[in-house]
Formats: sequence, structure tokens, C-alpha cells
Amino acid sequence: MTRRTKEDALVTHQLLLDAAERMFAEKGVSRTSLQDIAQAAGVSRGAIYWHFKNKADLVNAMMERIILPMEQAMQQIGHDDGQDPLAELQRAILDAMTRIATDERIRLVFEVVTLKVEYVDELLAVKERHVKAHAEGVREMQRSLTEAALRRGVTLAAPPSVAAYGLQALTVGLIHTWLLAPQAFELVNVAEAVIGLYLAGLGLMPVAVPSPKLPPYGEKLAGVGD
Amino acid sequence: MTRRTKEDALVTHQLLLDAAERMFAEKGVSRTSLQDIAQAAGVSRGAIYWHFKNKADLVNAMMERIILPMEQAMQQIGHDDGQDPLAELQRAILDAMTRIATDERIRLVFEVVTLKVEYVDELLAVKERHVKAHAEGVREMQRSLTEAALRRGVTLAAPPSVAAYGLQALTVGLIHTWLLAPQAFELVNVAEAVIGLYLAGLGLMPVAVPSPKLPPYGEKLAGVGD
DNA sequence: AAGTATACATACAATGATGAATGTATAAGG
DNA sequence: CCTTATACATTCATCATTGTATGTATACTT
Repeated sequence: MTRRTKEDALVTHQLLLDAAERMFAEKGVSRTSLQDIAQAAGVSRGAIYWHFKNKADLVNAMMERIILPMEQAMQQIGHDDGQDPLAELQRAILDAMTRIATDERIRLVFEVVTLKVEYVDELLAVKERHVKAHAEGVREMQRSLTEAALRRGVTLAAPPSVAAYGLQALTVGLIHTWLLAPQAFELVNVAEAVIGLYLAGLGLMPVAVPSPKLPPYGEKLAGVGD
Repeated sequence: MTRRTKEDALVTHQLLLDAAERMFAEKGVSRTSLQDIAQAAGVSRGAIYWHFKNKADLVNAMMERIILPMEQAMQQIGHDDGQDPLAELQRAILDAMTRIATDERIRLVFEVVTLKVEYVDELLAVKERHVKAHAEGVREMQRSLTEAALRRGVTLAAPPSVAAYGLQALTVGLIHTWLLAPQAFELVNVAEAVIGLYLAGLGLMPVAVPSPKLPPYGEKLAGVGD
């Protein structure tokens, strides 16, 4: 049973990447052998060496196959010129969060690249990709924030680049923290709230004062939502 | 040359942990062999197996020896009851950032646990420690934020737990982002600024409007600090 | 129809790395 | 001063993984 059709080969290629995702998520990158992946994909190790140079090449291929949620989110910004850039930005970020929280496969891969891979030696390329994605995210955020401030006729409470770094850190931190303990809080809701807080601090949204009619020393109010 | 004094043994113990830190930072945890560590410490592999059960035990010992900056920061909060809890919290966080940015050893270990270790199998204990530290950090932040709001007679713009999760995510994200690309921005300064923004959004600080006397459409102002 | 390149499977050799076993000089204890 | 436990060093057996080499059936080309 060899020499399948060219389409079969493409299927095998994808099966290997699928198996790699699952195995990496289960055992971590360094502890999964190519034998593990081949077995999970239902092929032999030889198939892996036919399609990929080695494990690092496989990891890189796995990374290139998926589009990380934040990358996709940033890409879909700025095409609708009539839209409010701030609303667009918020929606993009929350879309990314939603995908991470709901799409099993995306979450698994994200878990791998966040908690189950070591960025050294041959895998430094993956790290560099993250650095690039971060940089592009910051740039896009900076553009959106600047444009939003301009349209509102307000001045950002911090230099745009600093404001963008903060927003980037907030999103990255939310995802990272949530991946460490997904049951600790509900990602999308908390993200929506705290991003709103940050944007308010920037001067782009009013500082919300919840339930202003309650007694001034609201010990009980402080616990709402916990 | 064997059977050194009991003090010598303790020295060897520390030397091994020191060497492990350096090797892990250089090659990642999974790719450094016990031979690498022993050689870097100037002893034989036998010494490692005398002091530690195996590599995972060594990693755990390395983790238990150091106090992560955020842990230390959170510990030093709340002892001065006369202090403003918000100022204390800010100072603690910025202290942690400063240590990460300036203390070479702390940064190396932090790099290891952030980018150069896979949280699977025997190393899940390390991950659990992070989860615990995060939870304690969130709890301390929630206390400080609530107390600060109380003293100011204001109501937080979000439920205290949500506010705390956001602040935690912001700090974690700042550190993570900076470790990925330390040359991208200056950690302490940006941290100070964006944490201020977030706290302003919470209603705990006034929303700063920089240079309010400049022309309203401040394109040039928006670029300040880039 | 024959030859060739493809898409793997199988076999093999080499390499480390691990953990345990054993050796050993010496500090500490009685 | 004798014994024993300590703090390692050295050696060894085993295993897992990798990369390569080789085998092979079949799709594809001409």
C-alpha cells in the first residue's frame, strides 16, 4: 500500500500536522517523538521524514498552517474605513478571545505555543514569528487608538506607542493567565470589561461608575460579581 | 577528593542550582542534560543524583529556591497599615518590574519559566505554583483595589475581582511581552504609565490629559515618546 | 508498455541520556 | 582510634530517539 495519489499525499501531510498538534498538546513538543506523531497519524516514521526535514521543520509547518487568533484579528482591522476604529479594535480583540475560548483546536495550538514548547535553538524561528506578530499588533493598535482619539477630538492620556503596548500587554496577559487556569474566570466577559477600563483610562471612553445610587461606603457593592 | 564537609555539600548544592539556571536559560530545560549541568558546576553527574532525585526534582528545587518577583512584591503589601494601599500596590508591581529588568539572575530564571520550559508531566508542579502565585496576586490586588476605592469614597468601575484580574493580566502581559523582545520598550517606564492608565479607568486616579494647552488635533503630540 | 519518480514502510546504525550500581576517600561520631 | 555514614566519582547496562539507508508498490509519464 504505497504510492498513493498526489491528493492522498496531501491528506497524509495534513494528518501528520493534525496528529502533531494533538500530541504536542498532550505531551509537549520535546517529549513527543516522531514515532508518537506517526503512530497517532496512522503512518510510519518514514512518512514524516518524507514530508518534513525533522521535528523542528514539523513544528514550523504546524505554525505556518494556523493563523493565530490575534494575527487574524489584527488583519481584519482597517478595511472598513467608515467604521469607528476603536469599535473595530475592540471587536477584533474580543473575536480573538472568543475563538480561543470556543475553538478547541485553536486553543490546543495556543496552549502548545504558550506552555508546551521551549523557544531555543531550531525553534527560535517560532519565537521570532511571535515577536513579529506582537509588533504588528502593537502597530495596528497604535494606529487605531490614534485614529480614534483624532475622531473624538481628545488627546490620549499617554503617548500612542505606550498606549498600544499597554493594550497589547493586557490582551496577551489575559490569554496567558486564562490558559494557565481556564476555570479561574470567563475569558471573553472579563476581557471585554477590562479592555473597557483601559480605554477609559486612555480617555477614549467615559469612566463607568456602576450603580451610583447605592450607599457611598459600598462594601457589599464591592463584592458584586465575585 | 570526596567526602567534603557538610558545608561543602551545601555549596555544591547551590552550585548545581546555579549551573542549572544558567544551562536551562541557555539551552532550555529539556535539551540540557544532567551531564551539562554537572559539567557547568564542575562536578560529576553522580553529585546531581546525590542531591536530587532526577531532573524534574532539580527543576522544582530551582523554583523553590527563588522567589519570583511578583510573589515577593505581593508579599510586601499590606504590612504598613497607614500607607495608601493603591500606592503600595503600584510600588510593589513596579519593584517587581525593576527587579526583572535589572537583576540578571532573576531575569534568566524568569526567561526559563516563561519561554524555555514545557509544562507537562513531572513539571506540572511548577505550573501549579504559577497558578497559585497568580491566584494570590489577584487576591492581593483585589484587596488593595477595594480598600483604595473605600478610602477614596469612590466605586470601582468594575467588580473588584474583574478589576483585579485585569491588573494581573496587565502585569503578566507586560512581563511576557517584554521578555519576548526586551529591546522593544523600556519595561519599568511603560509599566508605570499603563498601570496608571488602567487605574484611572477604574476610577481610582484622574484620567490624565497630557499637555492640554496644545492644539486640539494633536497629530504631533500623539507621536511624543515614540 | 516500460521506465521513472513518488510516497511511503522497514531496517539499521549511531548517539546520547538516564538511572542504578559500585567504588572510595574522608569527615563525623562514639 | 575505629567505625560508619557521607559526598561524591566512575562505570555500566539499558533504552529511546534520531537520521539514514534501503525496500517497494504504484501512480504517472512518454
